[in-house]
Amino acid sequence: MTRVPAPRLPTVSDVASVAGVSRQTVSNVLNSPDIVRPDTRGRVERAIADLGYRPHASARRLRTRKSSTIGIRLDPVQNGISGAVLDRFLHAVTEQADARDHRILLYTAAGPDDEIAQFRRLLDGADVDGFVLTSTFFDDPRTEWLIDAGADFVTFGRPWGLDDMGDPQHRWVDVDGRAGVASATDDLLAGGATHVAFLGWPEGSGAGDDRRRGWRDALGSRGALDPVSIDALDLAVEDSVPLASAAVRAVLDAGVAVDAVVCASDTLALGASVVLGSSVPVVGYDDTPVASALGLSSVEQPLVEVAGAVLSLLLDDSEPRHRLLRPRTIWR
Amino acid sequence: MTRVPAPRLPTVSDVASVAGVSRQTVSNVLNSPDIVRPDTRGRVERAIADLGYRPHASARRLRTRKSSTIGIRLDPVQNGISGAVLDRFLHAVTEQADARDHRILLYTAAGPDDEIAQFRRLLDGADVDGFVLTSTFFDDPRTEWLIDAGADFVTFGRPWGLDDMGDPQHRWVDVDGRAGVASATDDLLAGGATHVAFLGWPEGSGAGDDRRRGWRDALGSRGALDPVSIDALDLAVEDSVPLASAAVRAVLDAGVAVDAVVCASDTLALGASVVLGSSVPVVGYDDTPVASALGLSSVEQPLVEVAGAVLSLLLDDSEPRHRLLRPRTIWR
DNA sequence: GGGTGTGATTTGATCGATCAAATCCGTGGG
DNA sequence: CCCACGGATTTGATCGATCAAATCACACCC
Repeated sequence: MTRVPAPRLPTVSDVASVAGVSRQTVSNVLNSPDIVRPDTRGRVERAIADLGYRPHASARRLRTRKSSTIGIRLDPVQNGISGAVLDRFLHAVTEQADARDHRILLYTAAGPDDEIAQFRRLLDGADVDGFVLTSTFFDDPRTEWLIDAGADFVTFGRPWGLDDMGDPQHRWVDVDGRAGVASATDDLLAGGATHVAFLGWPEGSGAGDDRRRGWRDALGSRGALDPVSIDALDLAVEDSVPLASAAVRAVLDAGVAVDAVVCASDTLALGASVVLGSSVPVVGYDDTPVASALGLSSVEQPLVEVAGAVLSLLLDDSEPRHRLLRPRTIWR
Repeated sequence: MTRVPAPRLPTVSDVASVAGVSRQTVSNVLNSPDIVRPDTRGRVERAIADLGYRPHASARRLRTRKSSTIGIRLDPVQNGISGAVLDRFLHAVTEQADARDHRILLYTAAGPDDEIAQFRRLLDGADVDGFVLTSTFFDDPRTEWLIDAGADFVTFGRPWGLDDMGDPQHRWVDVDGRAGVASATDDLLAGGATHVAFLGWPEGSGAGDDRRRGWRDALGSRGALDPVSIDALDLAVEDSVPLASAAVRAVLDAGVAVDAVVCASDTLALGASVVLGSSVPVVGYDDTPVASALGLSSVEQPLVEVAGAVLSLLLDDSEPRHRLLRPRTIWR
């Protein structure tokens, strides 16, 4: 096998001369086919196919000032087990971006400031023309910077700061964790459980508080427990298996009856199930491979739909500017 | 806050006129600083800083015919738990690529043929100038295609086909699973265990067979078992928690003594540990978050080093063209 | 002084595409 | 018969950078 000296790839001009038209007509066939007369279009398309022509991405980007590329930050793997969620989301986004003729560019960042520096780099270099942000948090400086810079972006995750929720500048997609946890709790109550505990994170995280609220909603409307008993079933620890185990063990040791446990994450669910065994139902959150491997039920985020919604908001700038999707519980 | 009409970003010419030099000198300061006289360079650098100039990536790529971008396929999440490994690898690659002024572009593919179509798309469009391949397998058609196309690539994973191993056209980095498993087994033997079982995958996967070989090496050289007893301790199932549990249970039921189990993956290790509890040491492979969460020991691949080696082979085209790194066991 | 060489800098052309404006051409109206 | 009109197509300029070749500046030597 000999290495050939890379014959120059065909360009619009090559296609044009083969088809007997001008460069611009070829360009039109590619970008606005409807303004080209059908028979001309046919000839050009045949020439494109014959030559195996492909537009040169960089040349197009230089001229149009668009990169057809979306930046996404690749988070460092967390201590927990739920890292896989971002992974699945990323996969779904990449696949759907592909279908829309867009590319996904990765970057990493040590913190918000570092990430903003990356925004600048990628935007100034015309590497990307928009961002998908994940893991939003209270008063996120990143979104503010992007809005000021006039950059396109969509977040997966609501802005948890107070008044940003309705801001049309800030497009977002999120999953209704509250409704998801409420529905899972409802199902458990309907199945005969009365003492359904919640194992979540300490107050202060938007998503975590939201999920806890869902559990309280369900217990409040369907349950038959007084406020004091409810508070006794409300557990909060950092996202770690041993801490979760310890918290559950402590409650049992205190003599509190527990029929079932709903958790804010699969990590916590794993910790709970280690203590409780298979006699007490445990419901996790995120439906990670671990949950399915161990046969734990879990609330699944519709990541493929989320990805679709994110791209649609980013690229089609459709209305409405926000989308809240419902998760569903996978019972095992 | 008012949206300003995006003032044109500064270009080399802007910098040039501010610094009182020509375009090309600015370009030289950026690309070959050593050929510019120090005082001139100083003036240009100051002008660059003052204007906040950043080279326009697409323009540069168009001219140089290099994209400074590397393509990596994002695998669909597998059934197992080990998906996180690729995730960590990806993170390490992205970070180090950044340090080398390169970007990582993602793509997905349904199978090898589809992936080859993606190669063509990305190369023809000058979107990427090289690939990092993961999950290589026997007689992988992808590497062959890339070599024929004269494209740059490095695989994370040896080519398991016979004669490709030494092919200088095919650069690869891999982790010596055989040595890793052998060393873990050795340590267990040194700790007093004699009946160390291996729980791996059915024969036919390059990496899996390699790991099994490591276990046999160790038992053969340090162990004191006859071939028949060794075979009885050699288990093979697909990568699934329940299958792993079943296999271990079957061996125990058959009355075979087991002091410890070394596994080809954390998924299998999890399955084994569910059956064996904490009395029998179980060693997994990949040191996933699950292993650390559950306190299982595991063989850890040095992914950061792998990423560094991959990029060094791809970008520096250094010698040698292959790199085999040793994993280490994390004991818990 | 003129010639020569070397290092630093400038000039003109080019990468491959699209934009904006000009041209072409067939139709229909006055 | 001429002209205006609108759709289809072509032409010239441009995006922002780098390459290749030309020019400049200056020292050195015979």
